[in-house]
Amino acid sequence: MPKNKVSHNVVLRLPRYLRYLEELRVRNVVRISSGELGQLMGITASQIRQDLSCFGGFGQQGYGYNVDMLIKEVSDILGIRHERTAIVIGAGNLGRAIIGKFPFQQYGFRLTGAYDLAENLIGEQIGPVAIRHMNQLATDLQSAPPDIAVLTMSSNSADAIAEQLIAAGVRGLWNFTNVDLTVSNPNVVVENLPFSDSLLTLNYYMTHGTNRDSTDK
Amino acid sequence: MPKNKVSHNVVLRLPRYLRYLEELRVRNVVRISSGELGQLMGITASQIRQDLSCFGGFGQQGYGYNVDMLIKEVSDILGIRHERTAIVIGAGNLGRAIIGKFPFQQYGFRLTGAYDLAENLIGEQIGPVAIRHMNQLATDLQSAPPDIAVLTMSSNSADAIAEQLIAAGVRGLWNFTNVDLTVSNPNVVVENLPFSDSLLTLNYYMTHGTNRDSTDK
DNA sequence: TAGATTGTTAATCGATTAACAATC
DNA sequence: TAGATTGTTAATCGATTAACAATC
Repeated sequence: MPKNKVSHNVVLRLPRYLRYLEELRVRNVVRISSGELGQLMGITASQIRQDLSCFGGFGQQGYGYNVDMLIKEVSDILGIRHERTAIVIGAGNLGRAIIGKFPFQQYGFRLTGAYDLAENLIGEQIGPVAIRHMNQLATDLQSAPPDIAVLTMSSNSADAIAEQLIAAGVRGLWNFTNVDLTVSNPNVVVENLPFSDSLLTLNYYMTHGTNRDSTDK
Repeated sequence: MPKNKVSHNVVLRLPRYLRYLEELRVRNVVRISSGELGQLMGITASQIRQDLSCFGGFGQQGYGYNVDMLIKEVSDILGIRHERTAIVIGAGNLGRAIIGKFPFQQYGFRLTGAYDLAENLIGEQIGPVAIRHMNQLATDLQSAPPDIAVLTMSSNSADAIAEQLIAAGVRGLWNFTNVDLTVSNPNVVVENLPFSDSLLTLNYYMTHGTNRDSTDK
Protein backbone atom coordinates (compact mmCIF):
# COMPACT_ATOMS: atom_id res chain seq x y z
CA MET A 1 0.00 0.00 0.00
CA PRO A 2 2.75 2.55 0.82
CA LYS A 3 3.63 4.52 -2.30
CA ASN A 4 7.34 4.81 -1.65
CA LYS A 5 9.88 3.50 0.74
CA VAL A 6 8.76 4.32 4.25
CA SER A 7 11.62 5.02 6.60
CA HIS A 8 11.67 3.74 10.15
CA ASN A 9 11.54 7.30 11.43
CA VAL A 10 8.27 7.85 9.64
CA VAL A 11 6.80 4.67 11.12
CA LEU A 12 7.83 5.80 14.59
CA ARG A 13 5.99 9.08 14.13
CA LEU A 14 2.73 7.58 12.92
CA PRO A 15 1.48 6.42 16.33
CA ARG A 16 2.23 9.83 17.71
CA TYR A 17 0.20 11.48 14.95
CA LEU A 18 -2.64 9.20 15.86
CA ARG A 19 -2.48 10.13 19.53
CA TYR A 20 -2.54 13.83 18.81
CA LEU A 21 -5.34 13.47 16.29
CA GLU A 22 -7.42 11.52 18.77
CA GLU A 23 -6.92 14.19 21.34
CA LEU A 24 -8.07 16.75 18.78
CA ARG A 25 -11.17 14.70 18.12
CA VAL A 26 -11.94 14.57 21.82
CA ARG A 27 -11.73 18.34 21.81
CA ASN A 28 -14.19 18.39 18.90
CA VAL A 29 -11.69 19.80 16.46
CA VAL A 30 -12.97 18.97 12.99
CA ARG A 31 -10.16 20.10 10.76
CA ILE A 32 -6.48 20.82 11.21
CA SER A 33 -3.72 22.12 8.98
CA SER A 34 -0.24 20.67 8.92
CA GLY A 35 0.92 23.99 10.34
CA GLU A 36 -1.30 23.81 13.40
CA LEU A 37 -0.63 20.13 14.02
CA GLY A 38 3.07 20.72 13.67
CA GLN A 39 2.96 23.49 16.25
CA LEU A 40 1.07 21.22 18.61
CA MET A 41 3.54 18.37 18.20
CA GLY A 42 6.71 20.42 17.99
CA ILE A 43 7.63 19.39 14.46
CA THR A 44 7.53 21.14 11.10
CA ALA A 45 4.53 21.26 8.85
CA SER A 46 6.75 20.05 6.05
CA GLN A 47 7.57 16.90 7.91
CA ILE A 48 3.94 16.08 8.51
CA ARG A 49 3.01 16.57 4.88
CA GLN A 50 6.05 14.63 3.74
CA ASP A 51 5.29 11.76 6.13
CA LEU A 52 1.64 11.48 5.13
CA SER A 53 2.46 11.69 1.45
CA CYS A 54 4.21 8.33 1.75
CA PHE A 55 0.77 6.80 2.01
CA GLY A 56 -1.46 9.09 -0.01
CA GLY A 57 -2.95 12.53 -0.22
CA PHE A 58 -5.30 12.86 2.70
CA GLY A 59 -5.64 16.63 2.80
CA GLN A 60 -7.28 19.32 0.80
CA GLN A 61 -5.72 22.55 -0.40
CA GLY A 62 -6.91 25.57 1.47
CA TYR A 63 -8.59 23.41 4.10
CA GLY A 64 -6.09 21.08 5.69
CA TYR A 65 -7.00 17.65 7.02
CA ASN A 66 -10.29 16.39 8.32
CA VAL A 67 -9.46 15.00 11.75
CA ASP A 68 -11.87 12.08 11.65
CA MET A 69 -10.81 11.07 8.19
CA LEU A 70 -7.12 11.32 8.97
CA ILE A 71 -7.58 9.20 12.08
CA LYS A 72 -9.16 6.51 9.96
CA GLU A 73 -6.37 6.67 7.42
CA VAL A 74 -3.55 6.56 9.94
CA SER A 75 -5.28 3.77 11.83
CA ASP A 76 -5.52 1.79 8.63
CA ILE A 77 -1.87 2.42 7.81
CA LEU A 78 -0.94 1.15 11.26
CA GLY A 79 -2.97 -1.99 10.64
CA ILE A 80 -5.53 -1.40 13.37
CA ARG A 81 -8.25 -2.67 11.08
CA HIS A 82 -6.89 -6.20 11.25
CA GLU A 83 -8.34 -7.79 14.35
CA ARG A 84 -5.42 -9.58 15.94
CA THR A 85 -5.17 -11.84 18.95
CA ALA A 86 -2.69 -11.49 21.79
CA ILE A 87 -1.56 -13.48 24.79
CA VAL A 88 0.43 -12.23 27.75
CA ILE A 89 3.28 -14.30 29.17
CA GLY A 90 3.87 -13.42 32.80
CA ALA A 91 1.17 -12.26 35.20
CA GLY A 92 3.29 -10.37 37.69
CA ASN A 93 2.54 -6.74 38.34
CA LEU A 94 3.62 -5.62 34.90
CA GLY A 95 1.62 -8.34 33.21
CA ARG A 96 -1.41 -7.46 35.31
CA ALA A 97 -1.06 -3.80 34.50
CA ILE A 98 -1.06 -4.57 30.81
CA ILE A 99 -3.82 -7.16 30.96
CA GLY A 100 -6.06 -5.00 33.11
CA LYS A 101 -5.41 -1.53 31.80
CA PHE A 102 -3.95 -1.53 28.34
CA PRO A 103 -6.66 -0.75 25.76
CA PHE A 104 -5.88 -3.58 23.36
CA GLN A 105 -9.24 -3.25 21.64
CA GLN A 106 -8.59 0.32 20.73
CA TYR A 107 -5.57 -0.83 18.76
CA GLY A 108 -7.22 -3.77 17.07
CA PHE A 109 -6.11 -6.50 19.44
CA ARG A 110 -8.11 -9.05 21.40
CA LEU A 111 -6.59 -10.59 24.50
CA THR A 112 -7.10 -14.35 24.48
CA GLY A 113 -4.88 -15.66 27.24
CA ALA A 114 -2.43 -15.02 30.04
CA TYR A 115 0.16 -17.37 31.47
CA ASP A 116 2.28 -17.61 34.56
CA LEU A 117 4.31 -20.15 36.50
CA ALA A 118 3.05 -19.26 39.98
CA GLU A 119 0.53 -21.88 41.12
CA ASN A 120 -1.32 -19.45 43.34
CA LEU A 121 -2.20 -17.23 40.39
CA ILE A 122 -3.65 -19.92 38.17
CA GLY A 123 -7.36 -19.45 37.52
CA GLU A 124 -7.41 -15.85 38.63
CA GLN A 125 -9.53 -13.69 36.38
CA ILE A 126 -8.03 -10.38 35.28
CA GLY A 127 -9.96 -8.31 32.83
CA PRO A 128 -11.04 -10.57 30.00
CA VAL A 129 -8.80 -13.54 30.75
CA ALA A 130 -8.10 -16.15 33.40
CA ILE A 131 -4.48 -16.92 34.17
CA ARG A 132 -3.36 -20.32 32.96
CA HIS A 133 -0.29 -22.28 33.86
CA MET A 134 2.75 -22.03 31.61
CA ASN A 135 2.73 -25.79 31.13
CA GLN A 136 -0.52 -25.42 29.24
CA LEU A 137 1.01 -22.99 26.81
CA ALA A 138 2.30 -25.61 24.39
CA THR A 139 -1.10 -27.24 24.00
CA ASP A 140 -2.89 -23.91 23.68
CA LEU A 141 -0.46 -22.75 21.04
CA GLN A 142 -1.04 -25.89 19.06
CA SER A 143 -4.79 -25.42 18.87
CA ALA A 144 -4.81 -21.69 18.25
CA PRO A 145 -1.60 -19.68 18.19
CA PRO A 146 -2.20 -15.98 18.78
CA ASP A 147 -0.91 -13.34 16.40
CA ILE A 148 1.28 -11.74 19.02
CA ALA A 149 2.65 -12.45 22.48
CA VAL A 150 3.38 -9.84 25.12
CA LEU A 151 6.44 -10.80 27.13
CA THR A 152 6.39 -9.57 30.71
CA MET A 153 8.02 -12.49 32.46
CA SER A 154 11.55 -12.50 33.79
CA SER A 155 14.33 -11.87 31.29
CA ASN A 156 16.12 -15.16 31.70
CA SER A 157 13.42 -17.25 30.09
CA ALA A 158 12.83 -14.79 27.27
CA ASP A 159 14.91 -16.46 24.57
CA ALA A 160 13.53 -19.94 25.14
CA ILE A 161 9.92 -18.83 25.29
CA ALA A 162 10.34 -16.63 22.24
CA GLU A 163 11.63 -19.61 20.33
CA GLN A 164 8.69 -21.73 21.41
CA LEU A 165 6.20 -19.05 20.44
CA ILE A 166 7.71 -18.48 17.04
CA ALA A 167 7.87 -22.19 16.32
CA ALA A 168 4.14 -22.28 17.04
CA GLY A 169 3.40 -19.53 14.55
CA VAL A 170 3.33 -16.36 16.63
CA ARG A 171 4.18 -13.50 14.30
CA GLY A 172 4.85 -10.64 16.68
CA LEU A 173 6.59 -10.23 20.01
CA TRP A 174 6.01 -7.22 22.24
CA ASN A 175 8.96 -7.60 24.50
CA PHE A 176 9.05 -5.87 27.91
CA THR A 177 11.96 -7.90 29.24
CA ASN A 178 15.30 -6.26 29.55
CA VAL A 179 17.04 -8.37 26.91
CA ASP A 180 16.83 -7.56 23.22
CA LEU A 181 15.27 -10.41 21.34
CA THR A 182 16.70 -10.99 17.94
CA VAL A 183 14.83 -13.33 15.72
CA SER A 184 16.16 -14.81 12.50
CA ASN A 185 12.75 -15.51 10.96
CA PRO A 186 12.05 -12.49 8.77
CA ASN A 187 8.29 -12.96 9.10
CA VAL A 188 8.39 -12.38 12.82
CA VAL A 189 8.38 -8.83 14.10
CA VAL A 190 9.90 -7.93 17.45
CA GLU A 191 9.40 -4.74 19.37
CA ASN A 192 11.75 -4.41 22.32
CA LEU A 193 10.78 -1.96 25.02
CA PRO A 194 13.56 -1.89 27.59
CA PHE A 195 12.51 0.49 30.35
CA SER A 196 16.07 1.03 31.42
CA ASP A 197 17.09 2.57 28.11
CA SER A 198 14.45 5.20 28.60
CA LEU A 199 15.56 6.04 32.14
CA LEU A 200 19.17 6.28 31.04
CA THR A 201 18.26 8.63 28.24
CA LEU A 202 16.50 10.79 30.80
CA ASN A 203 19.55 10.62 33.00
CA TYR A 204 21.84 11.59 30.15
CA TYR A 205 19.95 14.79 29.48
CA MET A 206 19.68 15.57 33.17
CA THR A 207 23.43 15.23 33.40
CA HIS A 208 24.48 17.06 30.24
CA GLY A 209 21.68 19.52 29.82
CA THR A 210 18.80 19.39 27.48
CA ASN A 211 20.17 21.85 24.94
CA ARG A 212 20.19 19.36 22.15
CA ASP A 213 20.97 21.97 19.54
CA SER A 214 22.58 24.85 21.34
CA THR A 215 26.25 25.49 20.77
CA ASP A 216 27.67 24.11 23.99
CA LYS A 217 31.12 25.43 24.68
CA MET B 1 32.36 16.78 28.88
CA PRO B 2 31.25 15.70 25.38
CA LYS B 3 33.84 16.77 22.82
CA ASN B 4 31.45 17.59 20.02
CA LYS B 5 27.75 17.93 19.47
CA VAL B 6 26.12 14.70 20.50
CA SER B 7 23.10 13.87 18.41
CA HIS B 8 19.93 12.44 19.91
CA ASN B 9 20.47 9.24 17.95
CA VAL B 10 23.81 8.74 19.64
CA VAL B 11 22.25 9.25 23.07
CA LEU B 12 19.58 6.70 22.28
CA ARG B 13 22.22 4.12 21.41
CA LEU B 14 24.32 4.58 24.55
CA PRO B 15 22.04 2.64 26.91
CA ARG B 16 21.96 -0.19 24.42
CA TYR B 17 25.74 -0.28 24.29
CA LEU B 18 25.73 -0.51 28.04
CA ARG B 19 23.32 -3.44 28.05
CA TYR B 20 25.36 -5.40 25.56
CA LEU B 21 28.59 -4.66 27.34
CA GLU B 22 27.14 -5.80 30.62
CA GLU B 23 26.03 -9.01 29.04
CA LEU B 24 29.56 -9.48 27.72
CA ARG B 25 30.93 -8.94 31.21
CA VAL B 26 28.57 -11.57 32.58
CA ARG B 27 29.97 -13.93 29.98
CA ASN B 28 33.48 -13.06 31.18
CA VAL B 29 34.47 -11.40 27.94
CA VAL B 30 37.40 -9.13 28.72
CA ARG B 31 37.95 -7.30 25.48
CA ILE B 32 35.86 -6.59 22.40
CA SER B 33 36.51 -4.92 19.08
CA SER B 34 34.06 -2.55 17.46
CA GLY B 35 33.69 -5.16 14.74
CA GLU B 36 32.59 -7.91 17.11
CA LEU B 37 30.32 -5.65 19.12
CA GLY B 38 28.77 -4.34 15.93
CA GLN B 39 28.02 -7.84 14.74
CA LEU B 40 26.43 -8.64 18.08
CA MET B 41 24.27 -5.53 18.04
CA GLY B 42 23.49 -5.48 14.35
CA ILE B 43 25.15 -2.16 13.63
CA THR B 44 28.38 -1.17 11.88
CA ALA B 45 31.75 -1.00 13.57
CA SER B 46 32.12 2.49 12.15
CA GLN B 47 29.04 3.67 13.96
CA ILE B 48 30.26 2.37 17.28
CA ARG B 49 33.65 4.02 16.92
CA GLN B 50 32.05 7.23 15.71
CA ASP B 51 29.57 7.26 18.60
CA LEU B 52 32.19 6.63 21.26
CA SER B 53 34.54 9.20 19.78
CA CYS B 54 32.03 11.90 20.74
CA PHE B 55 33.13 11.35 24.30
CA GLY B 56 36.74 10.29 24.07
CA GLY B 57 39.08 7.59 22.88
CA PHE B 58 38.35 4.54 24.97
CA GLY B 59 39.94 1.90 22.80
CA GLN B 60 43.38 0.78 21.86
CA GLN B 61 44.67 0.07 18.38
CA GLY B 62 45.15 -3.58 17.65
CA TYR B 63 43.29 -4.54 20.82
CA GLY B 64 39.82 -3.04 20.83
CA TYR B 65 38.00 -2.04 23.98
CA ASN B 66 38.34 -3.37 27.48
CA VAL B 67 34.82 -4.35 28.46
CA ASP B 68 35.06 -3.34 32.11
CA MET B 69 36.62 -0.02 31.28
CA LEU B 70 34.12 0.78 28.57
CA ILE B 71 31.23 -0.04 30.91
CA LYS B 72 32.62 2.45 33.38
CA GLU B 73 33.01 5.11 30.72
CA VAL B 74 29.56 4.67 29.22
CA SER B 75 28.02 4.58 32.69
CA ASP B 76 29.72 7.84 33.49
CA ILE B 77 28.57 9.41 30.25
CA LEU B 78 25.02 8.38 31.08
CA GLY B 79 25.34 10.02 34.47
CA ILE B 80 24.96 6.86 36.52
CA ARG B 81 27.64 8.09 38.87
CA HIS B 82 25.37 10.83 40.20
CA GLU B 83 23.25 9.29 42.92
CA ARG B 84 19.76 10.57 42.23
CA THR B 85 16.51 10.21 44.11
CA ALA B 86 13.21 9.14 42.64
CA ILE B 87 9.58 8.94 43.68
CA VAL B 88 6.81 7.01 42.01
CA ILE B 89 3.38 8.56 41.54
CA GLY B 90 0.74 5.87 41.26
CA ALA B 91 0.91 2.50 42.98
CA GLY B 92 -1.33 0.51 40.68
CA ASN B 93 0.04 -2.59 39.03
CA LEU B 94 2.41 -0.67 36.83
CA GLY B 95 3.69 1.40 39.73
CA ARG B 96 4.15 -1.73 41.80
CA ALA B 97 6.00 -3.46 39.00
CA ILE B 98 8.41 -0.57 38.77
CA ILE B 99 8.80 -0.07 42.50
CA GLY B 100 9.30 -3.74 43.18
CA LYS B 101 11.28 -4.90 40.21
CA PHE B 102 13.03 -2.10 38.44
CA PRO B 103 16.72 -2.00 39.41
CA PHE B 104 16.94 1.69 40.18
CA GLN B 105 20.18 1.26 42.10
CA GLN B 106 21.92 -0.24 39.12
CA TYR B 107 21.25 2.99 37.26
CA GLY B 108 22.23 5.35 40.02
CA PHE B 109 18.80 6.02 41.46
CA ARG B 110 17.43 5.64 44.96
CA LEU B 111 13.71 5.25 45.46
CA THR B 112 12.51 7.50 48.26
CA GLY B 113 8.74 7.48 48.03
CA ALA B 114 5.59 6.22 46.37
CA TYR B 115 2.18 7.86 46.28
CA ASP B 116 -1.36 6.86 45.47
CA LEU B 117 -4.90 8.06 46.00
CA ALA B 118 -6.43 4.75 47.06
CA GLU B 119 -6.93 4.73 50.85
CA ASN B 120 -6.58 0.96 51.07
CA LEU B 121 -3.05 1.07 49.70
CA ILE B 122 -1.69 3.69 52.07
CA GLY B 123 1.01 2.33 54.34
CA GLU B 124 1.65 -0.76 52.30
CA GLN B 125 5.31 -1.56 52.00
CA ILE B 126 6.64 -2.42 48.53
CA GLY B 127 10.31 -2.96 48.14
CA PRO B 128 12.11 -0.08 49.82
CA VAL B 129 9.14 2.26 50.24
CA ALA B 130 5.77 2.54 51.93
CA ILE B 131 2.92 3.98 49.93
CA ARG B 132 1.84 7.41 51.06
CA HIS B 133 -1.28 9.33 50.26
CA MET B 134 -1.19 11.82 47.40
CA ASN B 135 -2.32 14.57 49.74
CA GLN B 136 1.01 14.28 51.53
CA LEU B 137 2.92 14.87 48.34
CA ALA B 138 2.95 18.65 48.59
CA THR B 139 4.45 18.61 52.08
CA ASP B 140 6.98 15.94 51.20
CA LEU B 141 8.06 17.85 48.13
CA GLN B 142 8.59 20.94 50.19
CA SER B 143 10.99 19.30 52.60
CA ALA B 144 12.93 17.22 50.08
CA PRO B 145 12.02 17.23 46.40
CA PRO B 146 13.39 14.20 44.55
CA ASP B 147 15.47 14.51 41.43
CA ILE B 148 12.97 12.66 39.31
CA ALA B 149 9.40 11.44 39.46
CA VAL B 150 8.09 8.33 37.76
CA LEU B 151 4.54 8.86 36.54
CA THR B 152 2.42 5.73 36.49
CA MET B 153 -0.91 7.15 37.55
CA SER B 154 -3.84 7.70 35.21
CA SER B 155 -3.27 10.01 32.26
CA ASN B 156 -5.86 12.59 33.14
CA SER B 157 -4.01 13.92 36.17
CA ALA B 158 -0.64 13.91 34.44
CA ASP B 159 -0.46 17.55 33.46
CA ALA B 160 -1.51 18.92 36.84
CA ILE B 161 0.82 16.66 38.80
CA ALA B 162 3.70 17.37 36.47
CA GLU B 163 3.22 21.05 37.06
CA GLN B 164 3.19 20.56 40.82
CA LEU B 165 6.34 18.46 40.72
CA ILE B 166 8.23 20.88 38.54
CA ALA B 167 7.22 23.82 40.69
CA ALA B 168 8.70 21.95 43.64
CA GLY B 169 12.03 21.46 41.90
CA VAL B 170 11.79 18.04 40.32
CA ARG B 171 14.15 18.00 37.37
CA GLY B 172 13.18 14.87 35.50
CA LEU B 173 9.93 13.14 34.62
CA TRP B 174 9.80 9.53 33.57
CA ASN B 175 6.36 9.46 32.09
CA PHE B 176 4.50 6.18 31.59
CA THR B 177 1.12 7.78 31.02
CA ASN B 178 -0.30 7.85 27.56
CA VAL B 179 -0.14 11.62 27.12
CA ASP B 180 3.01 13.38 26.02
CA LEU B 181 4.12 15.83 28.63
CA THR B 182 5.60 18.99 27.29
CA VAL B 183 7.35 21.21 29.73
CA SER B 184 8.40 24.76 29.07
CA ASN B 185 11.12 24.87 31.71
CA PRO B 186 14.34 24.04 29.85
CA ASN B 187 15.94 22.65 32.98
CA VAL B 188 13.39 19.89 33.27
CA VAL B 189 13.87 16.75 31.22
CA VAL B 190 10.92 14.61 30.19
CA GLU B 191 11.04 11.09 28.89
CA ASN B 192 7.71 9.90 27.53
CA LEU B 193 7.22 6.17 27.21
CA PRO B 194 3.83 5.58 25.64
CA PHE B 195 3.31 1.80 25.43
CA SER B 196 0.78 2.18 22.67
CA ASP B 197 3.27 3.71 20.26
CA SER B 198 5.40 0.64 20.60
CA LEU B 199 2.52 -1.75 19.95
CA LEU B 200 1.45 0.23 16.92
CA THR B 201 4.96 0.14 15.52
CA LEU B 202 4.89 -3.62 15.93
CA ASN B 203 1.53 -3.73 14.23
CA TYR B 204 2.76 -1.62 11.34
CA TYR B 205 5.56 -4.01 10.53
CA MET B 206 3.30 -7.02 10.97
CA THR B 207 0.95 -5.45 8.46
CA HIS B 208 3.41 -4.19 5.89
CA GLY B 209 6.26 -6.61 6.28
CA THR B 210 9.50 -6.13 8.02
CA ASN B 211 11.59 -5.54 4.91
CA ARG B 212 12.65 -2.12 5.99
CA ASP B 213 15.22 -1.83 3.25
CA SER B 214 14.18 -4.27 0.54
CA THR B 215 12.88 -2.86 -2.69
CA ASP B 216 9.19 -3.54 -2.27
CA LYS B 217 7.41 -3.76 -5.58
C1' DT C 1 -12.76 35.53 -6.25
C1' DA C 2 -8.82 35.78 -2.86
C1' DG C 3 -6.66 33.29 0.75
C1' DA C 4 -5.12 29.22 2.56
C1' DT C 5 -2.97 25.05 2.40
C1' DT C 6 -1.91 21.02 0.14
C1' DG C 7 1.42 17.48 -2.31
C1' DT C 8 5.73 17.39 -4.33
C1' DT C 9 10.09 18.72 -6.11
C1' DA C 10 14.53 20.76 -4.99
C1' DA C 11 17.89 22.33 -1.54
C1' DT C 12 19.90 21.68 2.77
C1' DC C 13 21.31 19.55 6.46
C1' DG C 14 22.85 15.76 9.31
C1' DA C 15 23.90 11.00 10.13
C1' DT C 16 26.00 6.79 8.63
C1' DT C 17 29.50 4.43 6.26
C1' DA C 18 33.93 3.86 4.17
C1' DA C 19 38.70 4.50 4.09
C1' DC C 20 43.13 4.96 6.03
C1' DA C 21 47.08 6.71 8.52
C1' DA C 22 48.51 6.06 13.21
C1' DT C 23 49.90 2.81 16.51
C1' DC C 24 49.39 -0.73 20.03
C1' DT D 1 58.00 -7.38 13.72
C1' DA D 2 53.40 -8.19 11.46
C1' DG D 3 48.59 -8.04 12.30
C1' DA D 4 44.82 -5.96 14.20
C1' DT D 5 42.10 -2.31 15.28
C1' DT D 6 41.59 2.23 16.66
C1' DG D 7 40.17 7.43 16.03
C1' DT D 8 39.26 10.51 12.51
C1' DT D 9 38.69 12.54 8.09
C1' DA D 10 36.23 12.26 3.74
C1' DA D 11 32.47 10.33 0.94
C1' DT D 12 27.92 8.75 0.74
C1' DC D 13 23.61 8.33 1.82
C1' DG D 14 19.17 9.56 3.71
C1' DA D 15 16.10 12.55 6.18
C1' DT D 16 14.40 17.09 7.06
C1' DT D 17 13.28 21.56 5.54
C1' DA D 18 12.15 25.01 2.21
C1' DA D 19 9.84 26.55 -1.72
C1' DC D 20 6.15 26.77 -4.90
C1' DA D 21 2.85 25.56 -8.44
C1' DA D 22 -1.64 23.50 -8.12
C1' DT D 23 -6.12 24.02 -6.41
C1' DC D 24 -9.80 23.82 -2.99
